Amino acid sequence: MPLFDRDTTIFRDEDVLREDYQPDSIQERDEELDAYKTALQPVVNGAQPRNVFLYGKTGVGKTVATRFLLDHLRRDVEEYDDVDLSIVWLNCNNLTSSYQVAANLVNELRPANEQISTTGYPQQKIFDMLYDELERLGGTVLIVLDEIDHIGDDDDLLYELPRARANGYLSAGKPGIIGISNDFSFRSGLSPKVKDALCEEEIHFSPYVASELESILDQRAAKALHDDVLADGVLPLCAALAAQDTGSARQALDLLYKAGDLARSQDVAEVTEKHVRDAQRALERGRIKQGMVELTQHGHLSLVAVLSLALEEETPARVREIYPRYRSAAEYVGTNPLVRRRMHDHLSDLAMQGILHRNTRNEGRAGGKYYVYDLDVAVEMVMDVVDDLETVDLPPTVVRQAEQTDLTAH
DNA sequence: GATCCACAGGAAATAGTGGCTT
DNA sequence: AAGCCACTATTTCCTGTGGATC
Repeated sequence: MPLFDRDTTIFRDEDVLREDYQPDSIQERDEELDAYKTALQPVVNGAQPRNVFLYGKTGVGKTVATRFLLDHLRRDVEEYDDVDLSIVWLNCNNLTSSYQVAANLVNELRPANEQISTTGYPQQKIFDMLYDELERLGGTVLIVLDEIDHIGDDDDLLYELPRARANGYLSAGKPGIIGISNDFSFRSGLSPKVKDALCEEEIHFSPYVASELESILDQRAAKALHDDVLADGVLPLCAALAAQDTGSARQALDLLYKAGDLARSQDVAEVTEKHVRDAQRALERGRIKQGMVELTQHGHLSLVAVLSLALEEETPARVREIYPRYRSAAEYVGTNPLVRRRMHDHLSDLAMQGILHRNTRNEGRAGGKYYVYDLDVAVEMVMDVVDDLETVDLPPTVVRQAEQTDLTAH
């Protein structure tokens, strides 16, 4: 009997539920697509493209719609000899300044052997390079800046680029910006001069409601899964859970995928509502675990400090109590401990990520105001993650304590 | 209602890294 | 080699805050 065996009971084609799958039609976004299409019309006419801004939370179809329309645009434009279209796609995730975005754009446009470093040049120099590249490319250049809100309020590039032609930096190149933002408040953070230039067309994508999610799931499930493997109510449940939480199609699809995956691993032929609920828990845990693994070393040490208090049932604990634990954890691994102020920032980060739970206490004149922290996830899970980390070792006292609690627990 | 505790969290200064320019 | 430039992480300093107590 083979160790691996092709399993075909649940999934017909699981790729259809994955993030990078591009559906052949977009559901439940007719109005947005219409507006978007209109905004892109000048490109077909060979005119200077308009700048477009898309707003909406993650997983509401901004990126999919953009990919979809640009694909068609690219194909349709081939019919006209006088339109020369290039598309540059840049995800601004973890780019925090105009400078970095510009530098990365240059790299996108340049061949692999002429890449530039993303620090070191004066800002204007980077912009000049960018203009050179755009000019060299010529024709219409659509620049898609995905997750543009990550650059915060540093909007120099967004100010410069739309004006490049007017200012005489470009003659052959006709750039157009398509900005995609997860955060509507990004708009209000922009300086007024940028707002005028950039936000010629704004398209809002609202979160999906349950019924919309359900029809999206329906369509995908038909392709991804075999017939009759879904119990009644599975799709509506996926839709409802996702609608309540984020209204994101991504989340709904992940839920369905994970639920199917669970059913498959249990060797059952039907996906039930229980699978969906289990999937929801599993995804949430996975998300938090991932967050924990990706912390910096001092983040890990701060977590260990709280962990050690939790094991002794000394939580919730205030910073005053956590900090000494943190110091000894740091000394144990041979790292210089940070000052209290800074460690507190790490604690705040942990709380933000849902790893720690934070409460305000106020004892008035007698004790003043302060925070108390507690683990917001199971101790075992933290142990599990921390055990595997290379940057951190658990001090022996913590290990001992863990063993003891384990014994009493069993 | 004024006081005052203990600290949260903003802001500015500093350290440190990597890379360009002359 | 010395002087820039941009960026990140940290330290240092300090003001503002909420509510029990006076």
